[in-house]
Amino acid sequence: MGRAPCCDKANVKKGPWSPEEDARLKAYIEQHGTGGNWIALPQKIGLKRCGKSCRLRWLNYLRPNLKHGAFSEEEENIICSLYIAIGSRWSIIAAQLPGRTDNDIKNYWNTRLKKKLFGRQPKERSTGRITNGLKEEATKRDHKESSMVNGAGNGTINYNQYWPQLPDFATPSALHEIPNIPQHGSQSDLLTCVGARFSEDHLRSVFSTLDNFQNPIHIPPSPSLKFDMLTEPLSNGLGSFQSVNSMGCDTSQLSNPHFISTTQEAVPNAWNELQYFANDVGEDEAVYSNQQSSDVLLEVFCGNCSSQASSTPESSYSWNDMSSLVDPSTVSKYEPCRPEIQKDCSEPFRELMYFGPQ
DNA sequence: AAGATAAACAACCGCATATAG
DNA sequence: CCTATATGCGGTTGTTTATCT
Repeated sequence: MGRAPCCDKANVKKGPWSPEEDARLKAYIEQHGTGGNWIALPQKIGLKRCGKSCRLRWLNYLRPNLKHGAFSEEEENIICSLYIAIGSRWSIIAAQLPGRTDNDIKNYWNTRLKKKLFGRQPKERSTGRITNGLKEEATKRDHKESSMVNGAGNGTINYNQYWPQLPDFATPSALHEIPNIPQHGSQSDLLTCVGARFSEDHLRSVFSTLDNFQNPIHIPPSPSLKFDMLTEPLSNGLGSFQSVNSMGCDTSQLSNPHFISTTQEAVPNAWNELQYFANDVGEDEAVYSNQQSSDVLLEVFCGNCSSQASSTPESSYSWNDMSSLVDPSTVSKYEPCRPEIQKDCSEPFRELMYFGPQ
């Protein structure tokens, strides 16, 4: 016997909401609230809608103070940063963007940000490994998209425009020189350790937001994502980065309610992302025009081993750099990272880096 | 101008979790 | 503690709009 349906499907209207339905729902909730029972609400106001549908309509469209329209660059940065850190946990990400809904952010990510972030070209329109005749067309297309997004195009392709710029001196010591960013056990370390690398401006914008979180950033581990989902080489290669504190506190305080566990989510997420692209475009054509995306993947997957492949080796953390930030008892389960495994896990991604813009 | 295709957005569905009885 | 039910979440699908050929 299956689960009882939440409503009588036969007598429930589906599809787009009419202005009348919107008005009725809005007026009722503004006057009476939801009454704590969405299932009963549509009957109370005479709407032939499922309670879940009413709830969704209210949350995503009707409730006050919702922002509609284009996302700002700062919002994009926050979404990217948090997605890298915690994966597709849209409700958590949305909680940090006032006026935005999880559905909004999810759609925005899936339709735009993901493509921008990974610099991916659709297979049938461009292979990404741009050659000769295709190059001009791709240039035109990218120029156009760039213009649409930024409002002005300068005729050149900036493949990294959607990814926060690398700092000129992306070393741990340089990061620590950035004013107003918490130092030891800091958020910059957090984001760096999960593979994010950011410009100083970007770090400031993200951290100012993080520091002003409306809610304490308590992100419980996702039960569906565990290290054992990964292949052994990956899990071993990543074991160094386990858990860090998000608020710049002493990470030994593991009972701190602000504790954040990121890497478990970040790694499978990025891994799935890569698999998705590889499957979609064909492995031999899996091309990242954005080298920093490859860097991020390398760093996410392989931690310090990426330094062997990165063009900016000093930007990667070694385990020693990070050791003060993690829970020793957890980390001990994954150390040491075997050198041969580091090499194995880095190879496929290192290759990807060679196919950037020609 | 019309059809084809892609992009963007809205809504639905099913599962997981929370909670009341 | 157990069960039933409501709620929340994330993935997916459907529809509309924009762009291209």
